[in-house]
Amino acid sequence: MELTTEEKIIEAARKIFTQKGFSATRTRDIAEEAGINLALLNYYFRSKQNLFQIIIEEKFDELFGIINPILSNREISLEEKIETLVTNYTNLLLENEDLPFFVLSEIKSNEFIIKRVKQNAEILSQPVIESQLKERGFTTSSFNFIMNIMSLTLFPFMSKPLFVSSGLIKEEEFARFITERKKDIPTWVMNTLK
Amino acid sequence: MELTTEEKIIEAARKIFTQKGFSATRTRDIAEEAGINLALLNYYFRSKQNLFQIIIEEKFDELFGIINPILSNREISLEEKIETLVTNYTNLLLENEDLPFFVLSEIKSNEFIIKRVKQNAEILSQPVIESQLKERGFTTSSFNFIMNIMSLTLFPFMSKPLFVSSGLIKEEEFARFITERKKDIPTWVMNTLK
DNA sequence: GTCTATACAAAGATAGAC
DNA sequence: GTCTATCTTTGTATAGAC
Repeated sequence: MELTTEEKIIEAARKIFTQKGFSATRTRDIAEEAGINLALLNYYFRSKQNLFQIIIEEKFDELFGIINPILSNREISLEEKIETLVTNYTNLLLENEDLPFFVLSEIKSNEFIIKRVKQNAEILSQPVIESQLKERGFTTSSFNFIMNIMSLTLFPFMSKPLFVSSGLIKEEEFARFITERKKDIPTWVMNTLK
Repeated sequence: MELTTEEKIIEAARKIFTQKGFSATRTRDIAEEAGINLALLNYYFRSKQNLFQIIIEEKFDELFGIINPILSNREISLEEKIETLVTNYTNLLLENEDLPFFVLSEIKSNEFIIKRVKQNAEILSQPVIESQLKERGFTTSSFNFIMNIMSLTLFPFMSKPLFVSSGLIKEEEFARFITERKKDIPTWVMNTLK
């Protein structure tokens, strides 16, 4: 399977940007990783910023695109929602460990992404969750509900470098550790409801 | 109260580095923020990297210095440990919202910090916690225990920019939201034990 | 100790040949 | 479309006057 030059550049950009973030990434490194001349990068994308926007949009969708279709579906029970979200996220992040850190860090500084979050407002107020919680007699807010799922599921990936370098867990054990948590988190989240 | 030039530079560096991280920070901005000439920065600290090390060490200690004294103290019960950690962290982070993001992001790339984590190994294996869990008949690992406390306490601060720009929560409500969680998290964490 | 001026280096962007 | 060479800008470091 042959990649076009354009695809090779995007591929390389995806890899380096997600590892290092926008500022720490050098276009020269992307060119080298892609095996092309630096000038070509500019020929295809005009600027570092343009290339970056393609990647950050893509990654943003990867990370948050799975939330709303699940949460807003009235056919899915609370339990199933947690279960599905945790499973989907865990599987996704095991293949893309840098994803949450990358997206969350760029949201702080990327004007375009902030605008996009606002416009879509997909994650915005969750009336379905809110009513499902109410029906079950829970007074917990939907925001707390979402926050707890994401905290327990995403944070271990964001703190992995810390815990690996501290020796608390070994690189080889990490996937197994996460897989165990995947089974437990749904119960834990249900227990936060009151 | 008059600050010396050196203190003014550190003060400015602390502010800008923690907001933007190492790569995105320009020494010219630090100089401007400090109200001093760019050359003085180099006079006092020789390089951007040297200045940064001072800040990252300081912030690393701020974020992780409070863990071990609490966890390794056998006189403190599990319940008190969770309670104290959550309270201390919440209070600290309400005053330093960028702290966890800053420290965790630099751990990924900062050779010096990685070495320091290894050497101290303060967060490393927690025999005290391990035995306290065992005594109570819990089979949960100390790593899971620590991970859950930190997830539920730190993640909301790391994801704040996302949720604020999405409109799910307003800037003014955030502190209140966090303060509410502070009361709930200890119970939630106890419920993760089995 | 502090500043001005400037050198030096790195990184992004472009012109022009092929 | 692709490359080489080069320009421009910006960030880092230093020399030397006061």
